[in-house]
Formats: sequence, C-alpha cells, structure tokens
Amino acid sequence: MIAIHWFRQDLRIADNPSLLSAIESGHLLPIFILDEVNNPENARGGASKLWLHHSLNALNKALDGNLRVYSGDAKAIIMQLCDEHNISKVCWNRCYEGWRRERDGIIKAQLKARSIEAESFNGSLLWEPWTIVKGDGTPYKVFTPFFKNGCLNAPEPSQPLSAPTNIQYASGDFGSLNSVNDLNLQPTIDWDKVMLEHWQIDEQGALDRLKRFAEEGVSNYKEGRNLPAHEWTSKLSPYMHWGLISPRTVWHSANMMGDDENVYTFKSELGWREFSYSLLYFNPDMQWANINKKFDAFPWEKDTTLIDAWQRGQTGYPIIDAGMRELWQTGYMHNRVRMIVGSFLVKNLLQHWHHGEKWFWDTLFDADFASNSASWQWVAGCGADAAPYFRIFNPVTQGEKFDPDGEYTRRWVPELAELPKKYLYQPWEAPPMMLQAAGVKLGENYPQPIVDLKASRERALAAFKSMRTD
DNA sequence: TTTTGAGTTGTTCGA
DNA sequence: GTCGAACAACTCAAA
Repeated sequence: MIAIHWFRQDLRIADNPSLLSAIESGHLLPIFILDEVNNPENARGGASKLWLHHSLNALNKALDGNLRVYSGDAKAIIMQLCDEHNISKVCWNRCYEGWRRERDGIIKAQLKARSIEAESFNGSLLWEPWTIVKGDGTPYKVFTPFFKNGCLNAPEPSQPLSAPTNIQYASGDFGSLNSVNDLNLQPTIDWDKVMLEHWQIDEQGALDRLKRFAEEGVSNYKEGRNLPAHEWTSKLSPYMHWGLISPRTVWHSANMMGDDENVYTFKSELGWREFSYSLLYFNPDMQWANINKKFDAFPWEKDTTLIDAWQRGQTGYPIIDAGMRELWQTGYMHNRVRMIVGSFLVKNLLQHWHHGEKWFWDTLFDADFASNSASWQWVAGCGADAAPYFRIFNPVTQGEKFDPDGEYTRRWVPELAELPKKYLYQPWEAPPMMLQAAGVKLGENYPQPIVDLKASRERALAAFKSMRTD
C-alpha cells in the first residue's frame, strides 16, 4: 500500500509529523504540487519562487530523488493519483490561508468518500490558532496578552521529531513532471546570482543560521536586532516560511540559549509569527480587508509615480532608498528598515498599504501571507494592536539612530558614500560645496526628496483625523 | 456588568 | 544636549 505525504510549506524531513505518519503507513510517495490554478491572485512572487525552486531541489536530494512534483489543481491531481494507484492514505501538515483551508477540507472529504485515510498535522506553528484564545473563547486582538497569557501558559511545544531513515518508497509511474525545473520557478533573466550568494537553501543551511545566531546574534539581540548594518537578526524567516526548519526546533533551541531578555525578545518574535497566523485564521480576508473597519474611510491617495520611486529606491531619502535597494538586490530587507519604508509609503506618501503588501510579496524571499498582511496592517495603523496614528517614523532620525555610522546606507546608496555623516540622511541640507566634494548632484545622480517631510507628516495626521467618527 | 489598567518598535516641543 | 510631556482617544483583557 502507498501512503502519500503532500509537501506544502514543510520542505524538510526533520521534525515533520505528517511525513513520519505516511512512512509508518506504507510505501512513501512524497509529492509537491504548485497549485496556482484556483488562486491566481495569490500566486507566489518571483523571489519566493526562486527560494522554492532551490528548496525543492534540496528536498528531492534528501529524499534520494523520490520527490514527485506537479503543477495544477491540487484536488484533481490527488484524486487522479488515488484513482489510478493503490493509495491507502494521504496526509499533510496544515496551512492556514482561507483558500487553502477550504481546498484541503474538500480534499479530505473526497478522500474519505473514497475510503482513503486523510490526516492533517501541525508542522508549521508552535500552537494551533484555535487553541490560543481568551477565556470566553474569542481570539486575542492584543499581542502582549496573546503571548504572555495565551502562548506562555499553553502547553510547551513538543520536542522536534527526528528525521526518518531507511525510507521505503513507492515505485512506479505517477504521472509527475520530469523534474523541479519543469515547474518554471526560476527567473528567465539572470538576476538571481547575487541573491543566492548569501543563502544556503537547504535544511542544513537553516541549522547553520540558527547556530550562528546562537553564537553571534542572540547575546545582544534586544538592541542589536535594530541595527541594519549588522547581521544580528536570526535571518531564519525564509527558512521558517518554507518549513526548511520547524518552529519547534527554533523554539527549543532558543530555550537552550538561556533565559535573559535577549532570548525572551527572540521568543516573542516567534510569538509575533504565531500572532500573525492567529489573525489570519480568524480574519481570512486580512490580505485585503482592514482589520479595523474605521480605516475603510481612510482618504488614501493614488500616485503611481510616488509608488514607483519608492519601489526603485529613488525617493531622495537615503535610509528608505537603502532599504528598497537591499530588497531588490537581495530578496531581503532588515526588519527595522521594513518598518521605516512601510511608514514612509503609507504615511508620508499616503499610498494604500496594499501597494506595499504586494511589492513585498513579490520581492521578499521570506514573503509570508500571514506575516506580510498583518505587518502592513500594523504599520498602516489599521491592524491588530497597531501603532497609534501619531507614530510616524522620521527617516532622517531613524537613519541617525539605527545606522549611526552610515555603514548600511552607504552600502546600498553608494552615490552618497562620500557624504559626511551629518548630512548622509538629509543630503538636501548639505552645503553645495560639500555636495560637490562628495560628487553628489541632487536631481542628477541622486534624487531630490519626493515629498516634504514636515508637510507630509501633517497631511497624514490630518488624514487620520478626518476619519474619526464623532 | 462594570471597572481598571494597559497597549512592539516614535516625534516634537519646550524647559 | 537632555529630559519629560504631549500627542488623542479607544479598545482590549481580565478581574
């Protein structure tokens, strides 16, 4: 008898409860389906697909070349496999997007109607969203009680499971594509070389990151994670998104790192990941609908010229441009800078957070449906537990505070490399002689600011005020 | 039901 | 330069 494990966002063999269950139930048929048929609007972005491509190749290697890949409608593909082969069981680790929950529910019902066992597991979260709720059974809307009262009082996540050995694979022709390459996940133009330099995309790469973080990052995490010039964050997000490492592995590893405020801060970041998934679970339309409905009346403006300048890192605000260029060139952006560029787009430029959400979805290696939507809503002020409206980041102050030596900004905005620190974050204030000496010609080789900071801040405050209901 | 304390990440202004 | 207060109410969580 054949048991299928359906890989989705759990592209690993270690600590994979569904994979183990399938192995125990029969000869393993490990499959992956690129299902973008029923949800073209949620199709993966370019950077994410690139990561997926390399993850699948690594996974196939770990499975001794037995991974079968498909492209198309997941329901149809699984039912066809079941109709044509002797399948006793199909299992998977859960996903939480609305369209996937609906699809998986249908598949489960169709399998049961065929008398085929169907089982799902938790392989992607520390706690299932429906288990972390308030005393009255309703979901939390504020992070601190969610994490402290909810997560930390819930049963400790179980210890990671070992990777299987000596797997018995199903053999035969299962109508799959010839190889991962046939999924066409790689870019047609050659922009991925630089992006891949700094990432080892396999399970070992994730473990190495974790080890490095334990050795170099965590000891000063609470403060150090705010400094984009340094690699003092874990950089585990793309690995966790695709499941190359399980959250349980990271959680228990964090427990081994000690018990101080740095470790607590790191664990609370894992808590924010859980919180985002809780928000998604209880607000399936979170990708496009404001959690705070008052914001439905927010007077967004629409100016594609501004959005375009933001995307290309040509706003004239060096810390913003540094972040947006880091993103475009590497598929990653430091978390502190994500907040600064996010605040700038929605508040100073007054562009709808959807534009930021879409751009990040397309360009980030770690693009995650739950975290991306929840975080854009947070920065826009319409999310759960969002910042108060008057909290508008000043890109000059933020640059001076969190990139004090200018190292990060100069790395990504080299045309300003020779400018002294005093004017690095506000080149338009620099004396003409100084600009000339630094080789900076505003409006020629580096843009003038696309908005006035003070005026745009006041405009944003007025916009927030305008939707008050009184 | 009512009450009470609290709520990721900031900025500006004036003393 | 440093520091505290104001920003503006509102909603949430839990007793």
